[in-house]
Amino acid sequence: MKPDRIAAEPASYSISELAREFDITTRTIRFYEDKGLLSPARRGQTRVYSPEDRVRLKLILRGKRLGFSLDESREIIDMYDPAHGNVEQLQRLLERIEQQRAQLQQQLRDIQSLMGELDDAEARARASLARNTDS
Amino acid sequence: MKPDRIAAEPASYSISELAREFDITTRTIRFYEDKGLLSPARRGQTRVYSPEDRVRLKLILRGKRLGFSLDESREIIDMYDPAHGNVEQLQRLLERIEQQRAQLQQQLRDIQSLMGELDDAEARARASLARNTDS
DNA sequence: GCAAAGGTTTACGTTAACGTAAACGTAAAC
DNA sequence: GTTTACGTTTACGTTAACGTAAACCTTTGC
Repeated sequence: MKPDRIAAEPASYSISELAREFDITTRTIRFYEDKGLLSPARRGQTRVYSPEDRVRLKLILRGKRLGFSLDESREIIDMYDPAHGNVEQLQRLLERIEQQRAQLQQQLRDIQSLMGELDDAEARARASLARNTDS
Repeated sequence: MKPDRIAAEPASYSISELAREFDITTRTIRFYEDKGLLSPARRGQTRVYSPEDRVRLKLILRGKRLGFSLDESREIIDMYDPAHGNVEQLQRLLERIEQQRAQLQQQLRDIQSLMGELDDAEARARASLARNTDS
């Protein structure tokens, strides 16, 4: 028994559907394809995106939010993909993973301190507001 | 009694000292000045950077690591600076702070998930390595 | 006195990541 | 049958964040 009606997932997406969902332009999606980050199927001339394509796009945009370049995002996404062949490749992959982890930890620290400063700034702003508002 | 010899901080820095410390070029530092992010003193024609200037530079680079544009970084840095005058300004400041906080929280989530995926990727790589190495 | 080390301004070049627009195909809607 | 909506390719334009290079001071060591 296949479970049904559990938030059915579309089998494919058009380019404008994806553009709408992620609030980007179709130009952007085609640009990502041009850069080798996506390779949707074609129905005639028209691009047809699979759920996997959609996930890749999602990962690209997550990378963007973290300030990664498209090249970096592609590297990271390919890390999680199949087809890592020989031993040297795997060694290099492990190194890249370590680098990525270090960078993310740095970002984490940066976020922590920035959050703290935002707290301070908000407190000062509210204090200043109180002073200017009462009386 | 002023405590002395507790990691004495220089009273000023040259442009190349800062460039070396943060591993950027002098061109970059001048560029930031051009964009209004720094305004060092001058000794004759030569730029002289105070410890405060150095901190600002540090904040700019932290912003870069988080994928912020220079304009965004300037905004954030100015948030933590003095001179917020009237009530409307303060209101807008509080809004910006809230936006920033939301963005940082999104980045936090992104980092969490990416970290998890890195763990997976590493595990798979190590498993694959083990398979290819033994026998 | 002069070469080397650091500083300056001015200005053109470059790369990433798209925006914008033209010119065209196709399929559904009226 | 033609507007409307959506898709395509091709190509030139734009912005941010610097790189690179020329042409020029000024101080310091020899």
